[in-house]
Amino acid sequence: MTAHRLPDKPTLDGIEARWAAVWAENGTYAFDRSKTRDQIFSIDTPPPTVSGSLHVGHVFSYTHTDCIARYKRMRGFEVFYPMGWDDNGLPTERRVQNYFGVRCDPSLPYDPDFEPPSTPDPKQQVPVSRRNFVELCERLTVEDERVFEELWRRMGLSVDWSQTYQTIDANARRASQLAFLRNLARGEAYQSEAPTLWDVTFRTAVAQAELEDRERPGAYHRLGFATTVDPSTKVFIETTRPELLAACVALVAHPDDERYQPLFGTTVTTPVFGVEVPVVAHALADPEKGSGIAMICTFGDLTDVTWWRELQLPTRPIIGWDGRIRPEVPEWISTDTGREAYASLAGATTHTAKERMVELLTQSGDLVGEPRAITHPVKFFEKGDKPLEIVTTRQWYITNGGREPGLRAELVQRGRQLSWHPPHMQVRYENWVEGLNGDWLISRQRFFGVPLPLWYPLDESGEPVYGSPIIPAEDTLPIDPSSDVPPGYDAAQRGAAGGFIGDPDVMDTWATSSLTPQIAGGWERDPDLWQRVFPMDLRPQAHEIIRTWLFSSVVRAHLEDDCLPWAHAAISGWILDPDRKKMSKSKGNVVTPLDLLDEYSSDAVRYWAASGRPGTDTAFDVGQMKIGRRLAIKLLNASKFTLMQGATEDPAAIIDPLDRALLARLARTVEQSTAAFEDFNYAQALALTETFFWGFTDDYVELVKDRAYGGQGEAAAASAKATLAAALSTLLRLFAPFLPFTTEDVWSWWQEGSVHRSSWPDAEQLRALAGDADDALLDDVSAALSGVRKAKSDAKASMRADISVARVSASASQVARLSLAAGDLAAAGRVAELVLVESDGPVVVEATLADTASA
RNA sequence: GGGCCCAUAGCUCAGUUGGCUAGAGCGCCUCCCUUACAAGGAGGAAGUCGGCGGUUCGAGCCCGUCUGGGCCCA
Repeated sequence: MTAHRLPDKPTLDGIEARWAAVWAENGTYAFDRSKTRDQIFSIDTPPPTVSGSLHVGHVFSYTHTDCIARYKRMRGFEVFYPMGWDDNGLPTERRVQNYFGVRCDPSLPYDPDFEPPSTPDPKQQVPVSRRNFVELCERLTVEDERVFEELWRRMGLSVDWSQTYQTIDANARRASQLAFLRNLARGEAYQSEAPTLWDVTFRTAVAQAELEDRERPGAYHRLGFATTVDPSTKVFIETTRPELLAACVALVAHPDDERYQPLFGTTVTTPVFGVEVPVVAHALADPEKGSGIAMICTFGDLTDVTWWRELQLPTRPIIGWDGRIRPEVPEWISTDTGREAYASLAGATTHTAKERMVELLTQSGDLVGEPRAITHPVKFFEKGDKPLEIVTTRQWYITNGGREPGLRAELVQRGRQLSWHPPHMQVRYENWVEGLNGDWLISRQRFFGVPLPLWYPLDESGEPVYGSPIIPAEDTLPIDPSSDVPPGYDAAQRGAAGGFIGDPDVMDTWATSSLTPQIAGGWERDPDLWQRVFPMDLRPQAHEIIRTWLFSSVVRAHLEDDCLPWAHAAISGWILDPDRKKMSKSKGNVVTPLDLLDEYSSDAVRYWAASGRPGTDTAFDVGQMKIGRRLAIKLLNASKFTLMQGATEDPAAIIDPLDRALLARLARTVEQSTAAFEDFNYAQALALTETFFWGFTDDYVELVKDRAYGGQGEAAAASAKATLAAALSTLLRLFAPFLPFTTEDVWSWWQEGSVHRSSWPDAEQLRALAGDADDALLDDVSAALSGVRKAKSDAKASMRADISVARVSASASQVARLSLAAGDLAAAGRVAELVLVESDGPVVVEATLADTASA
């Protein structure tokens, strides 16, 4: 009966290291690729940024995914659960630069023997080729990945660690380039010379998804434009950007605005520069804003771009890629004073140019009154700290529905086909897709990243022929056009007239991240794996990147495979600090997870994480971790006690009504917990199991203690022992997704194999054991036992104190049920004489304590 | 300005398709050193369910509106 391997003193200490090692050795979470698509549950894991540091937010959301992975595994699915490392992009680029004291210069050739300086000087960065830079990146991220992996293992993520990938490695570069070439071949990727949002600090184009508005102070400047018909009559506009006056191509007012209708079709002259521009009408001009008439410049903001495009206005750019006023005086300014004025602005930053322009306008008398200070939203690159400019450049785009209603409708439809958890997150997707106002700009003027896999022929004068890019063969990918030579050319022709030149740009990091299902799933690399895991089942991620990661992934799968990349999207919330602010490094309120794991144990921290409902922001709360720790310790002790009582699996022995009532209740718990998990609501599944568990230890185990020891005969004891075994086995499996270490530890005391490869509890089986038992009996007995305890507590007596007589009054049906468990109740309460009386009310207990003389 | 989410005990949160007296844990108070567990156990106090109005036999839940937070997008 005690064949169990029970520890003397169960403990959580060292439990993580012990089981992490066993799982690794036994390949407990290894993916068995012999399974077919319908037997597999595949997860598109969010790759964490390796150069970033880990915080509890990671622990939080990755735990959610792991709980689901573990549940699905126990449901018999083979879980494909790879882990990626995001080492592509600006954070890694900066880290590599600072760490090694180098910078990427794609024009340099690869140096196979390169070694970074032994004492890096951030001010004297050594230029290296892109390939060398990527190698250094890989060298550095190996260390980051090791730290991450260690933490994930420690936390018990049931990831198959042989299935890892990076977003800058050769496989990811190849997939990104291949997908791009496929887009290109189908006409979904195209290049365009167009006004582009431009960050002057990073000197790169920025996509719509990377924008953010920030409130900035500004000022309306009221300027007078002389009408051509009558130069003594002036039209007054109000602008926040007087420095762009030289780039003015028209004035615009609303077509219905009676104040300006007479001017439509006429021209006016710009102050200071004396350039003649037309007055035009467009519905986007807001009669309420400023004076109701505005100047259109190329380009001050996105509305200027719309006007310029729809009204077919000329392009008169004056801002260069460095964010400064272009040095050469433009040809459209013909007056001497105008040219002189421009020359005084040339080379100035927009800030300085604005000051000088105001002086010029003041001198000429065209500035009316004092500038009127306002606060208005200004567009920024989310990682930048200077306002974006709009410059005209040649860029690559991928269609995403932003310019094509048909495709947009299809993508909205994809969003509706996706199963969202929680459902309201779908709205965010739909709002984003419907608000797109352009295609996806994927080229970036950075050095580190996945290069666009293209070269351009150079004509006889050495100018690139962008219209006929040279495309590499698919089997040569990945390539770096800055060092690889296109087919039919030799290296000496690089940059020479009649030769070729590589596209200098890299792709947006989302152009790679949008392909994580493809990268991890073996798209065009391992067709056998691919057909077993794609489309994937689950994409877990946070809500703020629905517009980026989720949307761009949907775009790629839709264009490439005409399907959704996954069936379900589980959106996790954020971690808030106790003041309900989002945790972030800049706020200095970040908590390091390792200390928490040390202090409370992994299962305890997982418990806290799993208590946060899907999609709900959750306060960081060590209190919840303490509860988790208490739960885990309780599970160890209760399990030990249960097994000490001789828990034995013997379904046929279960005959006692209380035992059957317990199993009936447990069957219901299993049913509800399963339903919750099927709805990705791990938090509810945990709460249900936890509630059952506390009732089990506090009441049921106490009630059957005497019976299990044989106080009521052999058969009654056997029934209790069999029930304890069935309940414990079920409970361990219900808890396994949340408390993988504790449950595995207990499982090993009396079962073979891993609890994590055991089957999820079956409610029907339990119900069969319960027969027709009414689980209301549990509530009645608990209420009665509570009453007995209260009597002792009120008398300030020990719970071991004897009761001479307890009179329990309850309704007829309750009395009928209570009589079925009277023996257990009397024993657990140490009641000498138990009297059941019928009444109308709820269960009421009057108990008389025995003489305490003997105590 | 548009959209979405949230507001329940001092704190953190549950609360199914509306249905008896609104729940849990923490904290608090009282008691119990009991042979699974003192990093424990038993018992107890504690809420005008943000305000107002409506639908209904009945509203924490549905509708409207207001207030206060948060997020996404213009």
